[in-house]
Amino acid sequence: MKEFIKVMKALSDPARVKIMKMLQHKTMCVCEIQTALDKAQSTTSKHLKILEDAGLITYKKNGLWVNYQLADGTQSPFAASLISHLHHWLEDDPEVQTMVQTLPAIDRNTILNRN
Amino acid sequence: MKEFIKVMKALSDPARVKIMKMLQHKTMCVCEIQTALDKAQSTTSKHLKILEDAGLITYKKNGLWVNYQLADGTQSPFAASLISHLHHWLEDDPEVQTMVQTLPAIDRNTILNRN
DNA sequence: CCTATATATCGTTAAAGAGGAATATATAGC
DNA sequence: GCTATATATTCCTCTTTAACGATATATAGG
Repeated sequence: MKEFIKVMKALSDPARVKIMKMLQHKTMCVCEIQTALDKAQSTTSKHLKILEDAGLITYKKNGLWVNYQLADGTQSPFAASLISHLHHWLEDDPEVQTMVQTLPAIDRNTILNRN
Repeated sequence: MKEFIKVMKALSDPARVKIMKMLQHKTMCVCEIQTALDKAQSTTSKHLKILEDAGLITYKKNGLWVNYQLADGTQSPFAASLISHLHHWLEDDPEVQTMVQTLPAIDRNTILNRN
């Protein structure tokens, strides 16, 4: 039950759902995700931790950068199922579409002097 | 997005998930659900409203009794999918199993003098 | 119409959650 | 080792949520 609740809670916030939808398009570092969300760095980092604890995303460190990506779902059957559904869910959502359109322009190398 | 978040939030509380799992076994009135949950009547009623607003359950009035049952999912594709998955999800969960075992003994006619 | 009863709503309180600024941690390059 | 930088954590504030008791609503039966 606890594991199920954790996954549901993780997907109960619009910012976190947007993170799931953007990672569906590409692997992203924290600063890129932060830019796409338009939230503070600490807020972004906390959302990522909640998604990771739920088994919905994973990360790979590469020097100073931490690259986040969708999890494969092996950590939780609930996470696996929802990751899969999210691929087609909300594709027509205006908020998601607007955010997705900004993705091509978001690149860690062009995000400078923000912190 | 709002509709999706509403469904996820509705399923982010253990009491509400238990309600979904008990309604999978039988249609129940509020006093029966309250007994199975072991929560106050007002608390139970509010949980039911949240699930109903999310399109996860519906009710039919019959005199003083209000009988709740799982929704068919026509109100929301997200609700439909989750209702379907919940039929097999959490079947092995200890909390759910304990609760389900109490269901046969719970009957509106034997629940007396509680209010 | 009056009473009893099943459920819904209201008012309040305590805990959880989201947000940002500030600080800490970790790693790369010198 | 020192500095710079990407990310994580801490601290605090504000909003949301779950819980209950009390009250309101609605309906059945006399």
